[in-house]
Amino acid sequence: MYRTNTCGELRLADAGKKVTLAGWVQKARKLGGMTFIDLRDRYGITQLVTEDDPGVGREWVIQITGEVVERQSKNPKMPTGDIEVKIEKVNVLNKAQTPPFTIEENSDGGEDLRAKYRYLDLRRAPLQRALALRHRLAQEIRTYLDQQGFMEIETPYLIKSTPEGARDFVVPSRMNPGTFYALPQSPQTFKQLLMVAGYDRYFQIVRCFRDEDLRADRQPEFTQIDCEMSFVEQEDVLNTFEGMMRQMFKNALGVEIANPIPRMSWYDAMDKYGSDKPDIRFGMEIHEVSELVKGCGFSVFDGSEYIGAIAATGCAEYTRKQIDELTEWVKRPQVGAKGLVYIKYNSDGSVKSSVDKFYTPEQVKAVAEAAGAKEGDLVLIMCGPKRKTQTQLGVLRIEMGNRLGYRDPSVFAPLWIVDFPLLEWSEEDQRFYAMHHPFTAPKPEHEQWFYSDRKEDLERVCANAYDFVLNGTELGGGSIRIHEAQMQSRMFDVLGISKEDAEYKFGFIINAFKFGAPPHGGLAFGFDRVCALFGGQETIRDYIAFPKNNQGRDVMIDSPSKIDQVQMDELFLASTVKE
RNA sequence: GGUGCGGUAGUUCAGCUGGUUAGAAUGCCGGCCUGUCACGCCGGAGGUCGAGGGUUCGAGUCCCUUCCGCACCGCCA
Repeated sequence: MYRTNTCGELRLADAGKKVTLAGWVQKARKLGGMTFIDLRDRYGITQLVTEDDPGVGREWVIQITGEVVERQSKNPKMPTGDIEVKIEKVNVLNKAQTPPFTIEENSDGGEDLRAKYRYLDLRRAPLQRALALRHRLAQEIRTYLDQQGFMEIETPYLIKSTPEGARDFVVPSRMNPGTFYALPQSPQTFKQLLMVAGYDRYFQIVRCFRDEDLRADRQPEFTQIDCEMSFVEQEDVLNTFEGMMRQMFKNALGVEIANPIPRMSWYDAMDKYGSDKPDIRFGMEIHEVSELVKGCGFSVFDGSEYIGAIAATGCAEYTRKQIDELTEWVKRPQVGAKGLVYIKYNSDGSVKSSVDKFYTPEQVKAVAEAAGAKEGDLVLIMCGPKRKTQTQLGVLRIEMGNRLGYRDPSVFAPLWIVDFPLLEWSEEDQRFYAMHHPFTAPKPEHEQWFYSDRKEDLERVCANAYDFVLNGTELGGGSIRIHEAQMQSRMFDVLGISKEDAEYKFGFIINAFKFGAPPHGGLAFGFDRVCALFGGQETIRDYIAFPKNNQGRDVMIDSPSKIDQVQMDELFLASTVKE
C-alpha cells in the first residue's frame, strides 16, 4: 500500500496514528537541526518534520511513514495546520528536475511557459479546483437529465461537411480517395434524426469542432451539453433546462438563482442593452432620446437616425480628462463610434454638457432625466444608425459597468432571450441568412409571413428560438425545429439554397422528415463557458485540461504538425505550402 | 485578414533622449540556523537582450523584415 491517507485529510484527532503518505515535495524548509517539508497531492498539503535532512528537492515524489503529532506552532491558514507528520522513513519514489515555474496558488510562470508544461500547471490548486468544478457540473447535468428521462447517446465525429455556418475541420479519407469527412460543429442533424427515430429525450456532453479564430472564451474544440426533446413546445424546453441550471447552481455552488428566470425579447434586449446577451446584474439601460434632441440645430444629432443615452451612476464628477479618455475609448476601431456627447447632472441639480450652446438647461435636464439619470450621474450620448449605435452604447455600458464595479463574478443573473428574428438580410450578399440555423421553425403565429414573398414580411418573422444568457455571456441556445419536409424546403427556398444544393447537403434529413418526424426542439449549452462562469472567470482555458493557444496550437505536444510524405501519399494529399 | 500590447538571467520584470562591466526580485547551488510555513542571514553561479538585416564611432534602446505570446475586431449559421 502506497499510502494510508491523502495529504489533505489528517486533523488533530488523528494525532498519535502511524501513517504513510505519498505525494510531491512542495517545499523544504531547512532550519539547521530540523527540516520541514510540505508534501502535496490533489487533496491538500501536509507538513512533515524531521531532524535528518532527507535531501529532497521540489517536486520530487516521495513516500514517507511517520507519526501524526500535534504541532508546537500551528498554522490556522491550512486545513491540516494543527498537525504534522514526524518522519520515520523516507522513500524517494522519483526525483524531479526543478520545475521551470513555481507550482503554487499564484505561479510565477507566464502563460506560454505554463502551456508548454501544462502537466505541471495542472498540479496547481487553481487548475485542480477548476477541473473539479467541471467534473461536478458534468455529474449534476447527467444526474438531472437522467432523472428527467433523457438518454445519453453518442453521435459520430466523422461526418459530412455542411458549409453553412462555421468553417469545418476536415479529415481526408484514405479508403475513398479525394473525399473528406468533416468534424461536427455540433451534432445538430443527428439529434434531430434521433427524434425521428423516437428517442424523445436525448442528451450528450459532446466535443464539437469549429475551424475559426480563437478567443479567451473560444477554442477550436469545445464541449457542448447537447439536448433535444420530442413532443414539446418552447415552454417545455425552457422549463426543463431552467430546472437543470437551478440544480447546477444549487448543488455545485450553493446558489439560488432567480425563479423563474426572467425572459426578454430580442428586440427589448437590443433596445435596452444594445446586446443580444445583456448583463442584467446592473441597470444603466439605454434610452432613446431622439425626439428630445432633434431639430434644435445640432447638426450631428439632426442628421442621425437614432440618438441614445446611458446614465453612468455617480460619474458627474468626471474630469475633462476622464471624459476625453472615454471619448477616445469609444472611438477605437473595436467600438467604432464617431464621438461621445456628455451631460453632467451635478449633485446640486445643475447641468453641464458638451452641447450647451444648442440647448437650454431645461432641455438638457430633460434629456438627462429621459436617460434615467439622477443628480450626480453622468449621461453619455451616442448617435448614428439605430442598431449600430445601440450596440456601441451596449459596449460602453459594459465598460462603465466594469469601471463602476457592477460586474461582480459572484453574482449570477440568468436570463432567457426569446423572440429572435428568424432571418437576417445581408445587404452584401442580397439574400437572407438564418439567424440561428436553417432548421429553426418560425413562431406558429408568424407562419403566414414566412410564406409571403415580401421582404418586409420575412424580416418580421420571429423564430421559435431562445438563448440562455448569464452575466452578459451567451451560455446556450436552441429552438423548436422544423419537422415538416414542406416547411423545410420553404426555408431552403427563402435562404436561396437550391433544391440540388439542399439535397446534396441535407438530403438525409429532408428524407428522414418524410417518414414521420415528431414535433421537436432542443438546445445546447457551451459547457466550457458554463464552467468558467460558474468559477467566476472569463477565460475558458483553465477549465479545459489541455487547451489550445491563440493560434490553435498545443505547444506542449506541438500540434498541429507536419506529416511525412508516406502519409500524404496514402491520403492523396499534395502540399502547396512553400518550404 | 486587421488593431493594440509584449518578447532582456531558470522565472517574473526594470533598463530614461543610443554611451563604462545589462540590473532587481525570485528560483537554483554552497554555508549558518531546532518551530518554520512567502522562514531568516551570508556567499556564489547564472544573459545569443526572440531571430535576421540596416542606420551609427557606438544599438537591449532607433529603422526595416520576420517569428512567437496575449487581448480585441473581422470571423464564430
